[in-house]
Amino acid sequence: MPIDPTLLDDLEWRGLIAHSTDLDALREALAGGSVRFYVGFDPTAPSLHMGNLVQILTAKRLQDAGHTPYALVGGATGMIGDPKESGERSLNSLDTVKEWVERVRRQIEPFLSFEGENAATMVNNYDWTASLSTIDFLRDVGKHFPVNRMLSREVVRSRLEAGISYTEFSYVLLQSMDFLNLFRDHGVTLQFGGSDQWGNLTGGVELIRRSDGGKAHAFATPLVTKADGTKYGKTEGGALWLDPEMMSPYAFYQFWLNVEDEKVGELLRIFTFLPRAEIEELEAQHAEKPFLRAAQRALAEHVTTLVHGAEETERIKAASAALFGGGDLAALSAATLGAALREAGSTRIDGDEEIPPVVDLLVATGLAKSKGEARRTITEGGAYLNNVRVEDPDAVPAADQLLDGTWIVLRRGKKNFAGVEVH
RNA sequence: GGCAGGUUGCCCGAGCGGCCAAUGGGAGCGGACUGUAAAUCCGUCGGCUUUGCCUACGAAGGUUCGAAUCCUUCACCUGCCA
Repeated sequence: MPIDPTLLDDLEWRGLIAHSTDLDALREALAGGSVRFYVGFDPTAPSLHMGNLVQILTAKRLQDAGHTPYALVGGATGMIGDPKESGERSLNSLDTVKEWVERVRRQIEPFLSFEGENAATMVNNYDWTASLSTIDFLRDVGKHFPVNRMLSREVVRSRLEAGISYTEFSYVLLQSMDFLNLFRDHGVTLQFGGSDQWGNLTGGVELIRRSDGGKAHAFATPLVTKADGTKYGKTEGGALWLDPEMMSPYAFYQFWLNVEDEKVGELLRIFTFLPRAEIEELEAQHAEKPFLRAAQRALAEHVTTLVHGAEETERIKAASAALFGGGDLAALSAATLGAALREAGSTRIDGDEEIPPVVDLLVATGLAKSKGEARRTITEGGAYLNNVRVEDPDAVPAADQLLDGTWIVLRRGKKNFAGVEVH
């Protein structure tokens, strides 16, 4: 596989390098042949999310340019948990971590190629950490970590007041040891990760230098935030999961479609493989006619295709067009309507019974968390049945309101749709 | 181990015997305006069989006609001293 010499320039243009060790040295190394690199994923949840996707796609970019990936799942580091500013993590059980390791592994695999000269390798740091003795750990690894330096790290400093356990404080040693092991056993000389990992990345580079006198590189990708600096998905309804069980592909697509104008260019560069010229063209179009949201549409389509596949994306686009088309829902064919609602999320109810009140349907479809909330939504004028506002909190759908004799389209607010299928 | 302070709804944070499902801010949700955007404004924001009832202010007891508010014990957190 030939090496793509433009890789680093492309990464820089995409804004994917927020921090790095000596960039010129890295450029030289990348030009010199297939560089073995690694990126780690800790199993802190049953699914990876948008932040991890940046790493996965960056790994793919490197592999596509001829370099050799080692994707690491943190069976060991996931048992410990890296320190975060908000406070101490609660430890997960070994069984939980093992299960999540498997799930994370399966999520990463489709993005990388495990064939050819620069085939990817999956590794688990549990393999070389579990059997390590405390004495060896303290002598061989701990000796290279000055506590005064560790204390000066931003995350650690921020925790000194509220408190930080020795467990989390030690995390950086484990991750650094991973890099050293991969360096020794596999010739891995590059690690990258999120910018919040910068301390852990440089920890590994230093350990390799101090312990083996070796030369290794690291860079950090930027933290993707909203225009106001807050994290995506942090506040509204949880993280943006890649697992379709945890976040429906439809909701995933809708998220990207609704991205703020200010961010769409940045996100296109980070999350799509569209070439530079195409992205710049989209940005120009968007600047001129933002209301068409061509850039958001491209973004949503590309990212959803990457994560959930082209077929699913087509179904979602059709569903979105049907639901947001603004046309008469009754004019849609039964097949189109049913398909759209199944994408958006639908609930079946038994048609032998009477149709339940709208309030109950809002709860049953998940549009409202409780009957109180459902009732409130109606009072506030935010509930719609077949795109007609529901005025009465006690409203009950009539039999003749079933579209094609089967479907009820419920909407909460401007863009939350759900179907009810009456059987 | 000693002393002091703290633990309130998703988060921060008031309340310090009845008028408290609990001020205020943030987040969320709905409406208006738009472009399924941002900003702004308005409303809303524990649950239910909803003019009332139930559950809630770290946990368990107690005082009282009545407690988030007072007392006791326990748990946890923070600071100072050992």
